[in-house]
Amino acid sequence: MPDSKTTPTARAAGTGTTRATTPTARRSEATRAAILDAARERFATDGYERATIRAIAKDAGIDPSMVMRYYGNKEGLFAAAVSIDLRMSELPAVPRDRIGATLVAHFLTLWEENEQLTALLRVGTTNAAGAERMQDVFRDQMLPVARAACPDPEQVPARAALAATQMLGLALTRYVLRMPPVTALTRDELVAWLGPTLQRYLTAPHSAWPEG
Amino acid sequence: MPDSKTTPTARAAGTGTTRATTPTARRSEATRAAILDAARERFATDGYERATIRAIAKDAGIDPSMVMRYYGNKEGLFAAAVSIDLRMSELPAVPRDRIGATLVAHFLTLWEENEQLTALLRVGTTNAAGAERMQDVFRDQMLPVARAACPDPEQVPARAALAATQMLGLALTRYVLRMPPVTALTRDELVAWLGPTLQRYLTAPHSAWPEG
DNA sequence: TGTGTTGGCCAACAAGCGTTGACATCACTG
DNA sequence: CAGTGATGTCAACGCTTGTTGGCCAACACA
Repeated sequence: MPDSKTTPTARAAGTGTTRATTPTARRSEATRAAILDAARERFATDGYERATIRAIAKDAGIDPSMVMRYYGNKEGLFAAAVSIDLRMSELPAVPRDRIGATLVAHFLTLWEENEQLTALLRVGTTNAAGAERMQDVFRDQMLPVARAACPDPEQVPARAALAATQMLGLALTRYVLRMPPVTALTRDELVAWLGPTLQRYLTAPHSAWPEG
Repeated sequence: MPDSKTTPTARAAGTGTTRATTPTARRSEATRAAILDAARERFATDGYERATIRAIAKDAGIDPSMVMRYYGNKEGLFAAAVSIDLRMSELPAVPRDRIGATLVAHFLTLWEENEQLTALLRVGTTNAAGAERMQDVFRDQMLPVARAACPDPEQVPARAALAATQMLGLALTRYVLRMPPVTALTRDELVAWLGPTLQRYLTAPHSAWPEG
């Protein structure tokens, strides 16, 4: 968004992919993006209630009313700011007995470079819509991975759920609560410890399973 | 607090341990307890920001100003309402190779019969004081257990931290987010699956350990 | 140059929040 | 019976919130 004030229309006019209702190119895309950036950061650090529209607007350097004009209301802003993509397709093809460690490493990278995940986790604990969104992500992006790794299709939801308890627990203690003994663990240590756990949850047989 | 209305003064006068500034016994204990009960429930279901003093007072059937008189302010109310006791001393004496399953079972019982744990977890994700309190509980009540189970004292914090990621992840997905595939798991299934995980985190050697 | 559209700011609204102090009421003591 | 202190209600304060509508400047196009 900086330096774009020199030729705002030209830049927007160059990207003619999305034809808007008006023939004139949009100058507001920079502002919209600035709002989303600020919203993501505020939601990630403060949660839904304490992330005020006024604070987000101040971070973005514009008036609070602009947020309303572009995103309708606070819920619309959150919906627009947080769209989770676990990028499961980018997982390297590994033998089935290494899927656990691969997943842990993948999620660690994901959480560290995308604050939207922290935002959704923080909001999900106090906001009903946020909790539902987390379940959507789980259903649409986590279940398929478990389906590919787990032998028995009937066990897929339970095994994916077990994996979710471990991964979300890591995210909670490390990136939300920031518990010192958890943040002190290195990436390699976490992969080495949690990898076998996910591996077992997803692929190992288990004697206590209801249908044997 | 129930049935105490018959002889309120006599009951309070009997417990002369804390000498109040006034010689008259306290009739207000029932109200104080009602406030704490309502506060615990609201904090557990709504989190810190959305649990308003007005709503808590209405649940308790009294005026909001009473909350202020008895607990000073909202932070004081939360501090008084949420005092976590993991009751680790009630853990049955089991051989060291069964500490994992025992801990999982213990925590499941704890979370299901005490909503203060849910309250603290919800508040901890959006409130700095709540997050600090969680770390206090971890340090004062979780570390000793790990110290008793883990061979090398130097590894205790890291191993306790690993156990915390799994247990808090279970609490988050099951009691806060209430993800259907996690709530669908039975108590026995969870003990059977998560028990070995905690067992390994607390007691098993590991090749990837820094000082091997 | 004139005109309509877009981007942006300003001021204000109603509602809800935590919090406060004045006033009533009751129980008990002297 | 008068008095005192605890218990509780009522009304309001100051503040912040999400949200709205009006106004102005800049631009695109004729």
